[in-house]
Amino acid sequence: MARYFITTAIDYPNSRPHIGTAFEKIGADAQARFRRMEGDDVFFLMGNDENTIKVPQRARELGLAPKPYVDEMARQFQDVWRALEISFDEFIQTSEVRHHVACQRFIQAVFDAGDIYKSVYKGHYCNGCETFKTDKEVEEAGGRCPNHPSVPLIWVEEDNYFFRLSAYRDRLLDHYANHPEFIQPESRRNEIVNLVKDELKDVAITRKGFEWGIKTPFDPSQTIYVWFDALLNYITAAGYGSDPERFAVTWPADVHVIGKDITRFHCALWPAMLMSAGLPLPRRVFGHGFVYRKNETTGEIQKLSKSLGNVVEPMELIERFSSEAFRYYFLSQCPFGGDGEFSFERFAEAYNSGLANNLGNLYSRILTMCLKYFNGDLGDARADQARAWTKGADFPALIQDLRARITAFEYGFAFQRIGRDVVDLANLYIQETEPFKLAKTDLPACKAVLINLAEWLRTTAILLKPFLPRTAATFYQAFNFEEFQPWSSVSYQDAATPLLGPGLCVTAPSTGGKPTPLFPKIDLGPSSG
RNA sequence: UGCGCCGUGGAGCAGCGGUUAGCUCGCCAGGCUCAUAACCUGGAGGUCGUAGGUUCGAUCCCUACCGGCGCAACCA
Repeated sequence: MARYFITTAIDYPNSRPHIGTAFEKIGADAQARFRRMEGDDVFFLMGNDENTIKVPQRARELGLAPKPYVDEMARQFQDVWRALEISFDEFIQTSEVRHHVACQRFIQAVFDAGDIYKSVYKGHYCNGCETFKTDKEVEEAGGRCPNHPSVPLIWVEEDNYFFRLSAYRDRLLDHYANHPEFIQPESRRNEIVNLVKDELKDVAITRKGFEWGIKTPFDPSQTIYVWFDALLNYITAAGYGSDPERFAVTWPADVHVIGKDITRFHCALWPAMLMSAGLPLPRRVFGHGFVYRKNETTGEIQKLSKSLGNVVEPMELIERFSSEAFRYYFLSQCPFGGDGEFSFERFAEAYNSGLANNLGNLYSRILTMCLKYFNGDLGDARADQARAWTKGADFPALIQDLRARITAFEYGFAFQRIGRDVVDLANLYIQETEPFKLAKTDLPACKAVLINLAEWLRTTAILLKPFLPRTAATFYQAFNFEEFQPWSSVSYQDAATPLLGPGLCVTAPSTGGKPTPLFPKIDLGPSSG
């Protein structure tokens, strides 16, 4: 069984996750679920990035010690991810001992390799932000901090350790050239190649005077700076420095799923760090796009931000609608590699059309007919007669295409194909065969059509499984398909050929003889949202 | 300023050198009644940002311009 190691970026715990953060996790989750269906032994890692300056600060405000604070935040984050049915296998916190130990071992290895040297970090420091400002930022703000114009900037010169990133320029460029798939999507790749070509500088990787964080082993007066530490979560969670055997079979990662803003750290700094430490590089880095908020009244597209007050929290949508609706919207409507936009209006539109009118309605109409005309008992179904609904479409080709789309994180296209070449086909098939008329004139013919539609439910369940796990399971459980093949073992390939058997019958939950509606329509009303 | 992206019927997107420019939503007309006023069929609606250029031929390539946007070292 092939090992498949997939990661998401670790998040800062100082603010609660919003729909943009969730977008990344859902995209990674679909991939993880798909790989499991393909038979891989998947290790899906997520986590929180806790060694930041703001952590002790925020903890103090709440009257907590840093560790209990980050633990509580990690719990809250995981609650959200579980509510979204993100199937992560492990959740690392960078405040964990194993991470600290492994980080120190790693930085020592890089130090021993001669890639770390001491120098002076100079820059404008803002007491308001508690961070350094770049020359450009300061210049544009007229010599002040853009966020705190009234607070004077301080010029700080501090002894820090630097990583010889610039020394890896050629090796990085070689790697990009030899592994075109390393950075995805393509547009991101070009960005990074250009960036590395003309402005790769050494980076400061330690800071002085912080208590919270990981101490630098060769100089305990310094702590390891955020990025160096954060990136290492991918290997420390895989067993680096704590479980060599596990590490050997787990690393390298097959794909790091990250936001487009941090592509450079993952595609330049990170591989250089690994090269220095003599470790293999991840196979792929996928930089997804961002979710923007469309202002319902002005039509403006805005970045999600606390100051604009347009942040939407996943829990709000999950509670108001469902996790499936949430997943459906972001996976089908927002191109994962590019930017997407969110508005309640669009959300409702997509939901009503894709879920209520098509998937949900189809589920209802099929099951209703089965219950109404045959009491849910379709008898002995022959697989070789159950594919008329495809109307001669090339299913193996469709499945090949879907696999390629999913592998490339092109979920929107995958949904389009499923919608057009699978869902629409079933509606059309019903329209053309008119089983509701056959029920009055030719029961065996009617049954044959319904067997086809049952098989459609089975096929669709499989195809939807990576995206909408709950809906897919509901579809599969609408009939006794589990008797022919357990749900946990279905693969995309299984959707290519019908699999039915004797005693086919409806097992779906029903209320008053009618199937329970899956997706009640959303009515936002005249001015809600 | 540097690097990059985008501008296609009312909205959101595909197409990226070659038959009547596709899809989803919305709108209009018809059909069907198994279904969540859903589903099926048909229709209206686009000089593919502007101006040049390359080509037998450009939405797709090149140049300029206009307009919107992203990144520029810790902002998902």
